Amino acid sequence: MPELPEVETTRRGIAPHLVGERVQKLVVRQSRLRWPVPPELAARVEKRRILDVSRRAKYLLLRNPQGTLIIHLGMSGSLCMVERGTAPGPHDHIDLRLVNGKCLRFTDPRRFGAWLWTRQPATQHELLRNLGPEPLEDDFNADGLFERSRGRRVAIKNFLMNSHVVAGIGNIYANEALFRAGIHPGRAAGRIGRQRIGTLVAAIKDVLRDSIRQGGTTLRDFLNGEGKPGYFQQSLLVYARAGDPCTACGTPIRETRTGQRSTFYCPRCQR
DNA sequence: AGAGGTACCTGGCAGC
DNA sequence: TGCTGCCAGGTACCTC
Repeated sequence: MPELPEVETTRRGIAPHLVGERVQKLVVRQSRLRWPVPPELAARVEKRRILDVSRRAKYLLLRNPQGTLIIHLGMSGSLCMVERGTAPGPHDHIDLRLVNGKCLRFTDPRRFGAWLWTRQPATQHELLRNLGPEPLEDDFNADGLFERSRGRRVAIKNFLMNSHVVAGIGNIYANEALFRAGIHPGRAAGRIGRQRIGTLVAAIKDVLRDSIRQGGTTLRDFLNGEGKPGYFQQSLLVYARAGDPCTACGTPIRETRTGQRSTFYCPRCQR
């Protein structure tokens, strides 16, 4: 489900309800997620105050004085604030109950998500340690991506979706950024010139910022921390638009698939 | 080392 | 109506 804009939207939705609040109880109804929820997690978070809610790549980080709760939404996960006592549905796997009566509820039908614990700083955790730069930060730039891509024969779209190259870009925004930059998704990463890499970096930053501004993309089931959908899906220019006319030239948008992922592009505008 | 495929899991939907 | 097969926003891990 969620890529960086959806995770950031979630963070902004839940943070005001969590920061400074004390956890009363962690209720785990289903511990079999991507990795088993650590049995000691409850003892690590209960009775402690949440100091801040941050994000690295698609990981949400809830820090307390002892360490950090790392949450990943996987493909179908979402977080929502509910009132205590709200009856859980079949996929509401975890509740983080606060002393103030509110409750952070984790829903994840496919169970690809994760709830993990680490002693701070979280960036040292093995899942986060080797991630590429944050795409909206200054250390993600044309020079860096140009250097990193030299000699790489992998398709630029797959290259962008590699979290060790740049963090947080999934299938939707890889497609959208490449369209905005006029680059064919199958082009070898190492065969794109410096100038076009610069255009691509700017397109990535633009599309992510635009999406965050609209609360992310809701295709099927993404809801923000308040249970509301995003609106960026109406701004998608190629994703899920196979056969529809290109917004720039009218050529039908083409769909191909590599591995299990769909790729959408305009055969005329993207070279 | 790099590239490509597989696995994890469930729900929704098209097609028969 | 009901079954089957395929599709989905992620990513670690496996093999070649």
